[in-house]
Amino acid sequence: MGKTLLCFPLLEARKREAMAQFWKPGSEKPRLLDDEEGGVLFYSSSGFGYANMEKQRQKLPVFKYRNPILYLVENHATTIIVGETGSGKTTQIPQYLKEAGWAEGGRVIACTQPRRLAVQSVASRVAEEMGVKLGEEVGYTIRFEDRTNPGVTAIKFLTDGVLLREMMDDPLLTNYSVIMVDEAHERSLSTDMLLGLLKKIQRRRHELRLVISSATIEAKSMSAFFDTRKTRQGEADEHCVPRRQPTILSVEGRGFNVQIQYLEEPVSDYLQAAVSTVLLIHEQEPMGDILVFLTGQDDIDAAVQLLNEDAQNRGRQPSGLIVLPLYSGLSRADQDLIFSPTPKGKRKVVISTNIAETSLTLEGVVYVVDSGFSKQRFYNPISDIENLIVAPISKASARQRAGRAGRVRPGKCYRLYTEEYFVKEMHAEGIPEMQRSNLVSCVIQLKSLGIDNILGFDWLASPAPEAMVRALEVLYSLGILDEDAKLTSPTGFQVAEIPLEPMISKMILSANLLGCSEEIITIAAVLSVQSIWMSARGSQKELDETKLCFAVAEGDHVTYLNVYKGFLHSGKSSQWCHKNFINYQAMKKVVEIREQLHKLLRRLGIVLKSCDGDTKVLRKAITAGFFAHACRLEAFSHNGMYKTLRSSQEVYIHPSSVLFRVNPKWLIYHSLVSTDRQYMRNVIAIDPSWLIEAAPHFYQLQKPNTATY
DNA sequence: GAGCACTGC
Repeated sequence: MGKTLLCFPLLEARKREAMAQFWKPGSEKPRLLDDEEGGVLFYSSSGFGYANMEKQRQKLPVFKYRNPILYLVENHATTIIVGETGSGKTTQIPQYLKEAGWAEGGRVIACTQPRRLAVQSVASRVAEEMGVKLGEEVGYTIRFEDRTNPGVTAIKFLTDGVLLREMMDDPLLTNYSVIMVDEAHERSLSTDMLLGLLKKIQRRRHELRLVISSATIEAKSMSAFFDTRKTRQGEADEHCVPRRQPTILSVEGRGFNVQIQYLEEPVSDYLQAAVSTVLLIHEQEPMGDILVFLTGQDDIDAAVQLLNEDAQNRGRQPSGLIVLPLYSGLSRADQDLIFSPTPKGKRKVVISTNIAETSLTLEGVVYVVDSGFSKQRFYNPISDIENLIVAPISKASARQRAGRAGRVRPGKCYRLYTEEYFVKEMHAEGIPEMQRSNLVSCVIQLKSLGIDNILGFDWLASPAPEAMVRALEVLYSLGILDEDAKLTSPTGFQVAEIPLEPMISKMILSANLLGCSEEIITIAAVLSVQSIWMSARGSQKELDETKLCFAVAEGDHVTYLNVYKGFLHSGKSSQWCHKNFINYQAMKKVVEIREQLHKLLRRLGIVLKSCDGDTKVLRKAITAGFFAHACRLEAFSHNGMYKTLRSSQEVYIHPSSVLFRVNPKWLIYHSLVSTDRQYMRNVIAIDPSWLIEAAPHFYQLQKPNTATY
């Protein structure tokens, strides 16, 4: 790879003037970061261009491009944009591309975002800037909401997950002339899958242009990944545009400078260090809000308490601090407190999880305190268990966190670790989600797109072979894949169509055969949201008592049916939810998912049928999907210890379950939560004979009433 | 008798 190239040594003033003229967002300057061929971005009296030094510059048609991005996109199959926050890349580039004619002839410019909220807000911003009605020329699609007008929409924003789903109907994405993937550096599961598939599509569709937007740190690996010159060598169209070697363009942002402060000595207790740092900032620094990054609810609640105690100890003198916690488990109303303006003379301190790193943006933050840790999910393919572990963040995350201090004016970031640690020990990038997740959903999606050799798939980062093998095993045992690891018909193909965990999808299909699909899709929807109970630490007793009104002896799944019935009966009332310690937002989502499933099943030719309160068939349907999650109460166990049938893992019923302390002999759980113990969340009592009925290939009868693996 | 970083279809 070549060195970083900058603009021609032009007079600074002329350069700035030119930038201002041709680069709409005003203060930002495009700058070519790297190019192996020695191309440079240059300026002439008629505009910016891009040229190859080796060739005669005059012969290149650079002068017709008034914007370097257009030149790059037209002439490269893949353009990688490295843009700082506030550079306008997300909103400007789609508009440039449309102006340049990339959306003509019924073609559409697709722009993906990893999050629904981002899709909505970017789409409405662009529609506003272009002076058009949202949903017409500029539209968006997210789950449960499609605001596009086919034939009219020229720029379409969507989540990367939706684009993946669209590929199931149109594997080459023929509607789109340009696909822009934003925030690719976050390396989410769906982004990684999408990038691998897009590279494959490019091989078939030479006219397709990709624009990948990423943080600087990932640009080189992205570029190397999309560099297809080697694989295409010797082919007849070698001389044709576009070039298969990606180009990288860096766009400077409008963020303010953030001064970084390190600790001189490492600390052992980052919680205490965070609290002291907040107090220090408050004493010594000018006004401006503080954002503190900690790892989870426990840490955050503890820090909030320490800061409030400190304020009380000061006695009469008011501390002037408004301390607010922030994590996704908070109710909507509590989360919204964060956005209330800070009263004059006060200083807001928001103590947050990673949610404030990417998902929520707080205006007015001038100081960031970074603990250097976050909770991360790790998957162990051997035990098939996902764990949440407090782990050090990457340099990329640390930069992202620091950047949150420079949105309104120059800020400061206090890192609760040493500079030496940052430079020498901190990893440049985090581990991609692909390498720390359960892969069943991923495998099934690729299979449905006709990717048979999944281990040989062109990954940006290859997943662990053990995880892949485990996923294939699970899908085989569910009857979703056959011996040749191909999707079975119809089960496999139907499961791939249903946008839920494959085990839940299998449960739904089995319910169809057992005649209880009406009830099962409600259960499926509830299992697909976080938790329908309100997290009420202070009023735990009341919550438990209320829960008893809905609870049934069969277990949590059947209990959820009662909650759902009550919710419908109340007219989907938020007051009813509040009164019953039920999360209103979660219930709304349950209703949406249920509706989506209803529609989808109709498309698959499945008619909903009710079992009219026969919970036995209901539990049999659950068993058909989750037979691998069966466990048995240990004989003579006094503390409610269970062992899983598959691997004799020690597990316990989670205290939030309605079967806690009931301890039926045989159970099926939906998922495990690992802390000091493995807790089973969402459990249901079963009869062991159902296991053999549902999965004779998985369980064999050893002696009466005892199944064994 | 105790605990859930964050997304997404």
